[in-house]
Amino acid sequence: METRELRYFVAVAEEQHVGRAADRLGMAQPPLSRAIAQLERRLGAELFVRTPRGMALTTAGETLLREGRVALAAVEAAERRTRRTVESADRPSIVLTAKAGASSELMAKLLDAYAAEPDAVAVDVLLSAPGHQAPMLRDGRADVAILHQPFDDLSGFDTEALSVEDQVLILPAGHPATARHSMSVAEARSIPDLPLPRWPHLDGSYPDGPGPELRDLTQVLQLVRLGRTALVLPESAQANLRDGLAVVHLTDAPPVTTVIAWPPHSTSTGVAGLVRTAGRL
Amino acid sequence: METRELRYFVAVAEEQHVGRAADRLGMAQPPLSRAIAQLERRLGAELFVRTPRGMALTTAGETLLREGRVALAAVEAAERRTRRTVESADRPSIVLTAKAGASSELMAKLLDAYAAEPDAVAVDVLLSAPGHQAPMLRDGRADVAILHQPFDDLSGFDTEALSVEDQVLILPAGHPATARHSMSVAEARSIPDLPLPRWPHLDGSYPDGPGPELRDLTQVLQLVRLGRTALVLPESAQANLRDGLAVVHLTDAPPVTTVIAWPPHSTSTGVAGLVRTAGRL
DNA sequence: CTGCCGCCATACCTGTCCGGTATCGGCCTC
DNA sequence: GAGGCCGATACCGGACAGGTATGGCGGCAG
Repeated sequence: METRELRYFVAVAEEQHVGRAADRLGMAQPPLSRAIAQLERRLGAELFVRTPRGMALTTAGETLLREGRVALAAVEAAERRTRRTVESADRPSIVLTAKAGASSELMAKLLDAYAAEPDAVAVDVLLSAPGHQAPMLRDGRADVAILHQPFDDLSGFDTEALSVEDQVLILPAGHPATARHSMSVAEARSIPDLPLPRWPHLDGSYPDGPGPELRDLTQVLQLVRLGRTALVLPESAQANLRDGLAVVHLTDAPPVTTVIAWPPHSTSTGVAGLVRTAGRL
Repeated sequence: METRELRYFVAVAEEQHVGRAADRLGMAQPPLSRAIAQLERRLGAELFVRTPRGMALTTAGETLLREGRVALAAVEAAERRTRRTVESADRPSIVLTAKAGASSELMAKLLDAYAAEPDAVAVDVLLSAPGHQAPMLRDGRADVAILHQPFDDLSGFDTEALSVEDQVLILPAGHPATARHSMSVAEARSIPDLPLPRWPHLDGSYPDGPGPELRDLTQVLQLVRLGRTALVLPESAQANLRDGLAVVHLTDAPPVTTVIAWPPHSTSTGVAGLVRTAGRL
């Protein structure tokens, strides 16, 4: 199986529509149809059922989508890491990716401590939306990542835990619910006039629901102050809060573990040094 | 990058010789030369230095070999698992791989216990040479594996430990060293008339050294009885020993952890059931 | 020092197959 | 029942993979 075929398949599987997938791939529809049919013949597997509305994945197709995505990421990682080996041959550097906005305190401490190491190399920090860090590590855009259990998928990485913290509910100051010292997540969800915001999926789309679409944390905090929404955050985020907000402890929210993660078999001394430094914090 | 290019590159990197690699790939030498040159151009990286003896990997080449192997295994896994999804659609089954010869007691217990489960599926057992289990899990030839720390590379798998045991030295009965109750690995290595056997690499070749080449465990045990070699084994292997052998405890050999491992994101209920059963043993 | 050998690169040709346009056939909708 | 949407088929041209023949270059033996 060639990566080209795999890319075609993933596009069709994601769009559930040959025409749109062809569009996305920058090619015409017929060759894509043919490529999919040929892939099915070669694999001896029906990957899609053709419906009047488009293409729906079969069980075999779901398997190929799941496994194919990690395979494609691995190929991309091989390519990118090879390129970077050349680019950074003279000036070694590593790419660290982390969630934009959060854990800035931890990051600052880590970067400072690492920069003081004798064999430190340059660290390029790549901040991005929540949930994008693990994919970046998987496809080679990053060399190390700060990830968060249980939100990120850590499978396939070597990791080292850095901290564990509980989550709290952020409310508008003066809201009746602030009278409570603690509550359950179910209770927090069902406060009638404060729907929790919706986080974007990896593709940028949002789930259905009443809450506001969360794009920028400070803007959402402003919405909280205005009494339009509430927010569940790790405790450490409290440090950055300004006036107009109240905090209620959550009894049954899962604790958040912050970890540093890197691809196995990494030979980078920079990555090793950064991990060692992180472990000493 | 296409998987074809990657396969070509890996062949050349392993053979360090374009002609032999072309041979292995069943093609002529010139197109392979050209494909490698083209790959280097597209990656913007010198992958090999051309020597009068053949091709030697550069640093970038080593990166691509390491990462490319796991990428190729992932692509193969995607293909194989998709095929198996179809084949075993009517009669679900899973492939369990384990080291031939060892842990037979554990395996028997596990398979018996699992077969007694209400939702058990058929288990095809795939016995193979030591060290081959992890690759089989990586490229989709197996769905679950019994692996051994620290010998197998567990990276990228989900695992659950089943047992931990120390290693012991197996000697010919009556050998002077049997007077000792325990010794270090270094001492065991330096018993003058008993060189330890050599284990094969993954490709079937053997490291240099004085000891006999280990192919079949029972044959090597015969060699031990004849006073020609000694052997380091996990304790549990003692159960299968016959007469003519003596056991000395090793003080500093690393303990061997037997684990059950499976690929992350596995959706197989059979794998889940087997893992659950193993955890209860 | 020279000729030969081993190894990779280049030149050139051929066939395959990828991708494009045009069009068909089925199904749902209005 | 007509039109629209969607995937499949037919057919064509060009790019490129792979084959054979040969060149270039360094090492080594005589």
